[in-house]
Amino acid sequence: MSTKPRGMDGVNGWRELSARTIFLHQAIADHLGLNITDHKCLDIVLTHGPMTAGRLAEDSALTTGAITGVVDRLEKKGFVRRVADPHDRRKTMIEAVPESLAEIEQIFARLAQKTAEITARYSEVERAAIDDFAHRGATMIDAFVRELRSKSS
Amino acid sequence: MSTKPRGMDGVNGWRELSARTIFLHQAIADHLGLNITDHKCLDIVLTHGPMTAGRLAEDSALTTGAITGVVDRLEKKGFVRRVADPHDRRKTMIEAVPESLAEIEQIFARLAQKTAEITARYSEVERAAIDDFAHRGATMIDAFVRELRSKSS
DNA sequence: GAAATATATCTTAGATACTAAGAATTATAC
DNA sequence: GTATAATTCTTAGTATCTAAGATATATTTC
Repeated sequence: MSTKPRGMDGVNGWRELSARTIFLHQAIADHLGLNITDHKCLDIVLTHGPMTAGRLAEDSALTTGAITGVVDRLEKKGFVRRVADPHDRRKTMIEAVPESLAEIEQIFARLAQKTAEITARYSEVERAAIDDFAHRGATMIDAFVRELRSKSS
Repeated sequence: MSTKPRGMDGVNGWRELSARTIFLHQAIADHLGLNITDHKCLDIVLTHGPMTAGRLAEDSALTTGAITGVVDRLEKKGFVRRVADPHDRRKTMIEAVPESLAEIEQIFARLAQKTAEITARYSEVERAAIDDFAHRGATMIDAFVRELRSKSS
């Protein structure tokens, strides 16, 4: 007997949603003309705000050498820029270029709108539960990822 | 002024959760000794059940040439096997090797358990809303991804 | 049923992006 | 001021992707 399709076991819809999320990020990256790594790094910079190249390397789990390439490409396309840190000239701060973000913002705005259309179906209490679940889920995954990494061979 | 951190705009927790999901998949892949592409493809095979190499190429948005490499590596590591389709000998069915999946199943079981711990906090009605949101969200993302791809340059 | 066309996967060549190690620059400690 | 540390970049080697075409099998047409 071959493996049964999963997806409906355990906690039902979440696994399905999480699989689609992967494809969504891929599709957004394609649409912006970025590879998946560069898009992930841009997303980290957008979420975190200006940060050093080294911090970006840590957060993305890439080497600093790889980050040099990532930032080169993102800078060439105008999404981020390098800014020298005046207090420590070894450091390079990476920051998003606001003028370049219109297309990304538009994508996320449309996503937010479509999500809002879905949540409009629910009561106040239900919406709060969904939001709470997302927060707790994010925290749980954070811990889980750290656990996985610590046990890594 | 630089770009504000996002994450709390629109529909609050979901964007946060979705960002962590990306890291989770990366961490699981690392833990299994797979690259992210191979892990994604394995996940597709597990979710979908046995499928042809060509179908896997479509679903993963890779070329058939890339899939040859993916399946070679997954097969070498014992996660999947190629089985000739008796009805059409051009086709190669890719199927998971059940005996190899203990570690993956364990990871997902632990994730499911931790998710269950979270959902235990909620009422029946709230749980239903969370589940419903996940399903509708998955469907919405599906449509969104197709829309993005169709508008691609 | 033979030839032409279509389909499915694999192979190859070239491009891209990663890691690991170390170089170059700047900061900190003694 | 010299030694050590920290930060980013560079380089060499490797892995994996795409695009194009080769190979094998199936289907259609005559």
